[in-house]
Amino acid sequence: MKAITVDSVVRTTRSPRATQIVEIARELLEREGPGSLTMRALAERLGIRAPSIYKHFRNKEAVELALIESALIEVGEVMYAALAEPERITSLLAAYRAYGLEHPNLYRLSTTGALDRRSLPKGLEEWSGAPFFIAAKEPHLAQALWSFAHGMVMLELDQRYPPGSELDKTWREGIKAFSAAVHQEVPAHE
Amino acid sequence: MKAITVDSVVRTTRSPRATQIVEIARELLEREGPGSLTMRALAERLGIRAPSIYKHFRNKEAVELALIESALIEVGEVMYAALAEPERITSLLAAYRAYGLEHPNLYRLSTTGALDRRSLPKGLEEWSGAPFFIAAKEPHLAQALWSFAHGMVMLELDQRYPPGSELDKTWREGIKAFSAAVHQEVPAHE
DNA sequence: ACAGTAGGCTAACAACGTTAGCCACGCAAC
DNA sequence: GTTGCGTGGCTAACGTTGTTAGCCTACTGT
Repeated sequence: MKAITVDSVVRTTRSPRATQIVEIARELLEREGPGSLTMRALAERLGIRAPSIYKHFRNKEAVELALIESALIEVGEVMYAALAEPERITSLLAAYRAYGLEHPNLYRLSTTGALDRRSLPKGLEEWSGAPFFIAAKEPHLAQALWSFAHGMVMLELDQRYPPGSELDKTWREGIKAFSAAVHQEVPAHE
Repeated sequence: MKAITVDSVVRTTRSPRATQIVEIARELLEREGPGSLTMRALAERLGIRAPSIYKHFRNKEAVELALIESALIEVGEVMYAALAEPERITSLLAAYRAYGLEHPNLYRLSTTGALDRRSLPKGLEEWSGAPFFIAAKEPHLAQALWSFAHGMVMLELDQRYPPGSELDKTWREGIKAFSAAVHQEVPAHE
């Protein structure tokens, strides 16, 4: 859960060269898509050869894990910021959606497939997801809310909704349903 | 929307050999995972060489599309069946979840990444998703419900929930929220 | 002065999807 | 009956991918 301050998040420390590799990898992924994030293409942008990257990262997965780490930090940041506004759930999901749509390839990389938790900074994943628990108050409802948001973003990114769908309305309906559930969950104040 | 009868769905007609290829491909995918569904491995199980597969399918994507087609039909079937029971939304999502968990690799293949709609039987995708619209009554709420279910299944398959999460409860909370929304949507009967 | 490490390199490997080009069989038409 | 052609197999090969082995150079600490 940790404090809300962004700087409380532990970032992996990396050498200047390794940091640069991650930066370029991110540009490559975001601008050209996952199919273009190859060790050779990455090396070329760095002015070196592919095998040299292995002096800095164990393998490609390790580079991707560094990208995931930065995504978790960033999405956490925007979500904690959203919690400061009124209509918590609405602004939280708006921030989540916006991040996903602005960084489609990074979002997909970060949220699909198995994740090697042991290789992530301890507590990062938990910190990043905590805003849902803060907003929903009840843990299971929080996970359900996250699942809804994730499903929405993924299906929107993959263009799986019927053409012409009014997704703003879909988000609104989901938010309405969850907001009502949250209010019912805690019958007291707010 | 179409009729509820399963046989109203149009299946792509295929030669016996092509049908067999799809069958073996499915076994390979489901049993060994997506990384093992290679043209060479597929060919080996068929007793032929990889290039020969291209006499039956344009490329690997076409084989995968055939798998997606069968998945859409099957998940549609179990969902229409679920609609016949009381507690529509509960049984619908239970059926959806069960299908996803029983066919993790097929589910992932079918629901992630871009989908070439033009190459699918016309109306299949719509038919397959219609149960959500029937259950939720309001189209946007239906899409939200589907998104929730999809997000839940994906995150469960990818083991993205914190270890020890009680996912049954999470499903229940989501279902509760959406059920209430559906009842509020149509203030009249049921 | 010397050793060790950091960080580059080339060559190469296995596996992948895919294409080109060849060949054998079976069937229909003349 | 021979001809012709489509069907469905084959081998060889290409380009791309992640990755490893092994070498070399330059800087740094003792």
